[in-house]
Amino acid sequence: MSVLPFRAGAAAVLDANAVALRRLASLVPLSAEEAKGVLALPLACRASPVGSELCAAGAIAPWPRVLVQGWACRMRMLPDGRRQMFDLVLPGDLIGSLLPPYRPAAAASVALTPVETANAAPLAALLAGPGEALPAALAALDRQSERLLLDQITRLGRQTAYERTAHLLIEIKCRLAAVGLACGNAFPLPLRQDTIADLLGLSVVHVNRTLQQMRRDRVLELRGGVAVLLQPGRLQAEAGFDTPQPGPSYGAA
Amino acid sequence: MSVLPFRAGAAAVLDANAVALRRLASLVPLSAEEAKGVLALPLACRASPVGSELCAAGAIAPWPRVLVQGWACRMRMLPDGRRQMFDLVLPGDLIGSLLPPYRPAAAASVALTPVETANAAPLAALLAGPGEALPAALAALDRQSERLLLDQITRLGRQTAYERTAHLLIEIKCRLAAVGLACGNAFPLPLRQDTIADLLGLSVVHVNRTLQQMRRDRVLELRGGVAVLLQPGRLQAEAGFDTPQPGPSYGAA
DNA sequence: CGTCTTATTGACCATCCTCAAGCGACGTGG
DNA sequence: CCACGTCGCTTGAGGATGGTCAATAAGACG
Repeated sequence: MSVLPFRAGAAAVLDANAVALRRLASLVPLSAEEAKGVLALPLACRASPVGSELCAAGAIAPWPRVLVQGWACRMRMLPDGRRQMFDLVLPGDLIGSLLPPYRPAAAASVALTPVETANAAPLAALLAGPGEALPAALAALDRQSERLLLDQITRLGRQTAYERTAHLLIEIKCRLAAVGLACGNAFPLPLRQDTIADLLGLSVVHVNRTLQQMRRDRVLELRGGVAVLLQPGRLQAEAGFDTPQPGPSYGAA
Repeated sequence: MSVLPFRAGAAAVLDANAVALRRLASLVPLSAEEAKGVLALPLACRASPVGSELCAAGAIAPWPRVLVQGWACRMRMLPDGRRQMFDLVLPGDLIGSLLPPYRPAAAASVALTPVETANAAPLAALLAGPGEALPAALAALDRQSERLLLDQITRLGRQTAYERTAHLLIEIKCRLAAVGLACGNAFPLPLRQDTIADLLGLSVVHVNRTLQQMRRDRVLELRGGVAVLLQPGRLQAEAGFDTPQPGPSYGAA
């Protein structure tokens, strides 16, 4: 449990079809037919360096793309230089909606590591084919991305630094596990501390101190771009990580 | 400018068709044909009291609804009783998506005042008719609601209490103005301070102090459920309220 | 080895929270 | 008609969380 099962830079490598398939199948079970269809798609990959803008805010992408490798995020700059990240884009996630109407992007998508993206248009074509699991998976994808935004709001609005950090780490673990990029409780975490700060609405210094505290608490091991959650249950409890509760009565005057 | 142009409880009353039409037309100009279609829809209204849950988290609404009168919000409770509100639902806004797939609600929708909602299914039927402005308006509605979530994240993550409050007030003014419920810089604000606190991720006490500060700064008048922005330009500048900027290079290792 | 970037730490300070009490408006029952 | 309770707003005092500034360590890389 304390041996890091990844070597930095030696992360698993999946091709575009495998990533897309895993992502979709993690939401809705696909028929063998549909799975084969996804694996047969001609997905053309393109590499982009760290820091490149995969999609500008307000831009309408010519076609939808899937992130195949590397990490990205959606973010916004404030006029005075403050930065806020809205969510992470992990392998298997879409950049832009798969189907028309193609809406202008509400935020810029930026590569946090070197990334590879594939044109997802062939996947859209597959939706017209037989089987209903694929459309359902697409709908679930949309739904999950909204849920992640709401989770982010909850973190920023009502959680302490420690809780926010724990919640984010668990979220990342779960999302990576869904596409087979986590190994038990260990997973790659190629983020700088200042990036985590911009995600969590904290300062770099405080992120650093929070991570130190987690190490002292023996709930987290973090070295060389690889994170290991040592006591996932405890961390999950502290993060209040669970499904949203139905809201009780709540009024105003 | 300092005379309150509303009397509390005497807010403008619009019927369901007028609200729906104004909301849609505020996003995309509708043809006379389409406008007439919207006004002719048979929209059945239903009243719900303060605090009632218009839509439970995880529930799939049997049909889509439009908020016709009153205010609501989407919110979540944390296991320990902390509360976070995600966004406001104002007259003309949808509760649930208009078109299939009907996804389970990502958060509970709760009435903040007595509300009236109308079954929006007839509106969906209208989409199949002639004219293309209506579908475009619906897409814009979706897009705007995502933008509001991102604005909320930015407020919570990177703005001070004063900035958050200013930003929220301006957002509300703009949204109400779009459906004709604001009068210049004056608009109804039927929210308790603890509700504003749960929206902005602050404590009630601090919301109170922030509002006091705004009054002292002569940028806000707030009495009897009516708000007046006295220096909208100044407030807007302080809130950093503007369209998202394209994000510059941003990396990680 | 020198340089650049990223992580870490200390010291000090600001923002915001919590607790607690007081106030004013309103509605209710004696 | 007035005492009383309730609800929402307001204010003070003290404290905790997290921010800023600045210096140092630790890697990564040519």
